[in-house]
Amino acid sequence: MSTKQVNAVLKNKNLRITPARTSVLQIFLRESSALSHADIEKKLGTDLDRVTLYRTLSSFLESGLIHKVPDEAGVQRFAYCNHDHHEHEGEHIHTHVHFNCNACAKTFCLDDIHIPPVNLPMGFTQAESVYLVKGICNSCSRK
Amino acid sequence: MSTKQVNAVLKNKNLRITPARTSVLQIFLRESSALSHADIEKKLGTDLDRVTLYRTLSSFLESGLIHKVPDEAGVQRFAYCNHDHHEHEGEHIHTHVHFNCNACAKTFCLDDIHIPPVNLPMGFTQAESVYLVKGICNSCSRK
DNA sequence: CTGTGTGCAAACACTTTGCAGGTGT
DNA sequence: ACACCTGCAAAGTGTTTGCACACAG
Repeated sequence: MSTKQVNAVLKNKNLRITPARTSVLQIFLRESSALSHADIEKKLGTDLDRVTLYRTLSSFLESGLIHKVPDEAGVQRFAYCNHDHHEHEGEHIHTHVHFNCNACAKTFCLDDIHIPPVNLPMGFTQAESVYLVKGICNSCSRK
Repeated sequence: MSTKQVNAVLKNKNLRITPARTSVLQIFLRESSALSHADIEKKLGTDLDRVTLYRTLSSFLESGLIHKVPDEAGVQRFAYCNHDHHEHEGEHIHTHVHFNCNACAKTFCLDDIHIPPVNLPMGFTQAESVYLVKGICNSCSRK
């Protein structure tokens, strides 16, 4: 995707266009799997300050450009938001299943697969839910 | 549960009986919700060294006495293992849904609610899965 | 011009490691 | 007696904050 198109996405979310944001967003758009802070740092090289990356990710999160991806270990991962979620009182509700590969350790959004509902016990009310599948991804199972 | 009964549980898992382990396990048995490292520290008072608690939790995890509970934020939480899981090549497979309350922030194991299966895309193989529901728990919805 | 983003330094929080001494079996 | 657990100190890792300057709108 061209820089112009990337910047249009930023503008659309009322985010100021800066070199840092342009390059970070470009990485998200290029990548199909969810990225950790460290992943992004690696892809950026040393151009960008650690701290700036933290702040860039925060602003992307706030504006709904990216979303947190669940991870069994404590690692924070993020992925670009395809529009398969709806807004609810300003909160993002993500309804798709995530997949974490035990072989390549990548995490993917299975955008087309919706989380099947469950019946909760009496008195429990559901607001949102996270469904993470671990296993072997299509790319790794071919090897 | 009496100290004797707690120690019997430890012995059953081939863990040495020490004051640290007895008191940590007792906390897990008393508590219905999943506990973070910090939660346990609070309940213990200052009796126990931070590091010892880390190591105690590791040994409990290894022996299958407790299991990791998923959490959207990066906080590690643990809960005592009720026997609703089966072993698979030495790995614990947990099949129940977890619930995280947005009001009291506690996380519970819904031991009776099994994770509904999903159909994965071609080439993806499922090993295990995590299903976390966020919302309001029965105790908080009564208030 | 004004408000926001960036880089640097430092603070902070969480977790792991090494080692000497104490404890369970 | 021996292996393993514990506490302390210190190092390692990940994240946040404060401040001066630079830049986008």
